[in-house]
Amino acid sequence: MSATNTRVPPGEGVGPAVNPDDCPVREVLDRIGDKWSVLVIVLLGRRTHRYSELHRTIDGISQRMLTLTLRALVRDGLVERTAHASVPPRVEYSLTGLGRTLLEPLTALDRWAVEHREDVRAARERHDRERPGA
Amino acid sequence: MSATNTRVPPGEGVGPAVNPDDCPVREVLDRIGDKWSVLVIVLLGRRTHRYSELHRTIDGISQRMLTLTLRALVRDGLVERTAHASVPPRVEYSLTGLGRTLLEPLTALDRWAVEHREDVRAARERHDRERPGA
DNA sequence: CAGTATCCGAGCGGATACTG
DNA sequence: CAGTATCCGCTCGGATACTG
Repeated sequence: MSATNTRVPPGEGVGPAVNPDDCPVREVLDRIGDKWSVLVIVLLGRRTHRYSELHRTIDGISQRMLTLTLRALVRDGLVERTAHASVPPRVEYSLTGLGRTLLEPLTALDRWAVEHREDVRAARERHDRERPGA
Repeated sequence: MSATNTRVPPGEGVGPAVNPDDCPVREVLDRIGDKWSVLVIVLLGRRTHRYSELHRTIDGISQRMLTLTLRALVRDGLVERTAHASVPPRVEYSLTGLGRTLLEPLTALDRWAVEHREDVRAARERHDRERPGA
């Protein structure tokens, strides 16, 4: 992993300078590292959802944030919006091909999280015990 | 991928409710999804760095943010701080075993980013062309 | 060198009310 | 049903100055 400007064989090099604006990983995180995007992607990875389904299923999301999140994902080509002209309106969201490819690295991260969440919790607790003050 | 409270075989289930506070992936993102953590992890993944090295290498980071980022990573057990008592002081940061395990899923995400950044850029451009207004 | 302390502006996201 | 519009607090992070 490396910034584009300093692509180096892993483990090598002294690395000149790393820029957050030109680093692939950080670029993804800027898009899906927010509070809601991943949740939306995960749900759409299971199946197509209607707007109201997402709103009901994602606990605590506001209409505003759901709309903004979906808009950003659609804009980035990860999610597809399909409006069925009917009364009442019916709008469905699903992952695009591109969006589905993201599921794999996301799953890898999820596995890590599941496997190591307890380690992190323990490390944190130990740390806080040793440094009582804030 | 799924929220802990609704762990479901991928692609299955109607999924009751997904909570951002109880979802492994989001938990990781809450820790390393910020502006600087990944950059630090990546650099420490290459080799041990001194504080000043990180400060020089990571373009644009402030002392404040470098310190806060390192503190959080140490607290979570991903990074180890070693202070050599000498004058002038010499403090080295390196990944812990736990921190190194994170490198793998991060690399997966990096690969995705490199492989698809152009797709995203194109999708975005097309989208903006079709919807001229903000 | 390796931090800490303080101040402050920008924007992320919640709450609420309204609409095609 | 599927959104918009508006207001607003709070946190993230930058700038600057100071210290063991």
